[in-house]
Amino acid sequence: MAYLDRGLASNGGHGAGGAAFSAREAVPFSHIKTQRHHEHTVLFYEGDPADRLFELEDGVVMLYKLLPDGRRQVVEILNTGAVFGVPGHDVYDCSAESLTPIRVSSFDRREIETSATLQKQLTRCLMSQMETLHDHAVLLGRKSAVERVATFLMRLVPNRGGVGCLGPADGKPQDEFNVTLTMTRQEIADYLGLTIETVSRVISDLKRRGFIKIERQDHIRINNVCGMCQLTGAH
Amino acid sequence: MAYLDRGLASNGGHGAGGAAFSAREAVPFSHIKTQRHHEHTVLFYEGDPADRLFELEDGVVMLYKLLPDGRRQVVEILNTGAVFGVPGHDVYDCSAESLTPIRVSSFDRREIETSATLQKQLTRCLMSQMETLHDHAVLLGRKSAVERVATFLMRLVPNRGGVGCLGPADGKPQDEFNVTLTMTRQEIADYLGLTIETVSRVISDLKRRGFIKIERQDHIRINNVCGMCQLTGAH
DNA sequence: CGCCGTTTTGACACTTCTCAACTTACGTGG
DNA sequence: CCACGTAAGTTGAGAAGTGTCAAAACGGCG
Repeated sequence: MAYLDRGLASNGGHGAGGAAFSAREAVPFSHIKTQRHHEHTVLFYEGDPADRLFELEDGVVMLYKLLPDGRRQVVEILNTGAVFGVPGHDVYDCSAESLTPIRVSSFDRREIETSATLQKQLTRCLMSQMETLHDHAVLLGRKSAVERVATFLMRLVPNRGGVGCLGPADGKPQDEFNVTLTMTRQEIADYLGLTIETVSRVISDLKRRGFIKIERQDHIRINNVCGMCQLTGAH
Repeated sequence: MAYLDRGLASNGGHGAGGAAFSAREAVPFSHIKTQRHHEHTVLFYEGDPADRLFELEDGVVMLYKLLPDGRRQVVEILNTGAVFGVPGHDVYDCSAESLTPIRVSSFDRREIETSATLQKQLTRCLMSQMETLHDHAVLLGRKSAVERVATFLMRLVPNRGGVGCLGPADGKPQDEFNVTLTMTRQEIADYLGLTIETVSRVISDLKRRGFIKIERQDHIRINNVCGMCQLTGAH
């Protein structure tokens, strides 16, 4: 939802079940497959031949890259509606792994050339992902550890933290919110360009200062949404 | 050239003068403008209405984002053939500024919808930019200051440092190379997520260790391309 | 209940940033 | 053509933030 819907004229949410490409014209001999996977399933590895393009119909997927010495950077977190496995050249430039149980459909990459509808949807999706990547470059290049974690948590609050964050002065519609993490501390660290210890320390610190409450490891209540927003560095 | 050509079947370089979209069908009433600008001209600011899409026909452009307190992150460096001003939603998500004298053409954003050729070219360009952004996320999130600067310099060496770097074991085709910088130290720092002082210190250090020679501020000779490649962290 | 993987905490090291001073490069005008 | 002024770049010393390594605490599951 997050990606494909952005920039679209509002069409009342996500339509029938999240498969944004499902309404396209029938393509003879198109090899469209829909698959289900458990969490922590690797869909493809960086360097694999990039013959198929994926659309995430449900669940969360992360894309990551590795340096030869083992350092990892998670480059994107994808939600329902996102397209991935996009072939910049002939091999995938990063690995894809599910963070939750997922449902994905996949196409032969050549279908991009043939289907105008597919093309159009793909373009729209890529444009949104590009913006997300720009934001993330700011996070990685210029934000402190606290700002990174606060930004990460705020992105999980609807209408806050993302591209279209409304800012602090929207009449405090809700001042607390529960977020559910689909990522481990290590995955969060690799996404935010930090170590697991730093992520843990920042979360403990936010807890100590009363901004959040850890209901469970993967279940955090934000007590002060507006206050947290101030910590992101974006306001 | 760098962006649009990647992933294309080799068609012998860049064709007629770099205008990748110039061969598209004629569009009635399309408002295509070609403009020239000096270096350090701002083409648009983050937050401006995103009504036009640009193609860089010649020169270098940087895209950057600012945080409210003035911290800047340069998110992309664009070369001939790149498309920018891509509308993820209704306003530009970053500012665009020329680093050299440039020639750009611009379109009404609605033409994306109408022209299939434009659409196709745009998709290809976005896919390449996406890969570059992924690489840059690794740089910003996981690389040391030396690795960042080495990576930056290596990207200026043809066939090295970029997505398709051949690695160190390709029979030392050239062990030295001259690169010309189009960016100031401050711009490099803001691109690499460092301070100007750190960039300066790293460059001085590389000089001291014999990897490079500073011919002029904006003209660096890499004495040991393979050695420099090792410093990037990618090998 | 006990084990194992994940997370948290602590102490310390190291890289990068900050602030300041100094040097170099470049353009203008005498 | 040289002197000067300003902007850009370099260098230094110390501070701050984050990383590293190690150990303890926690939580889920057999």
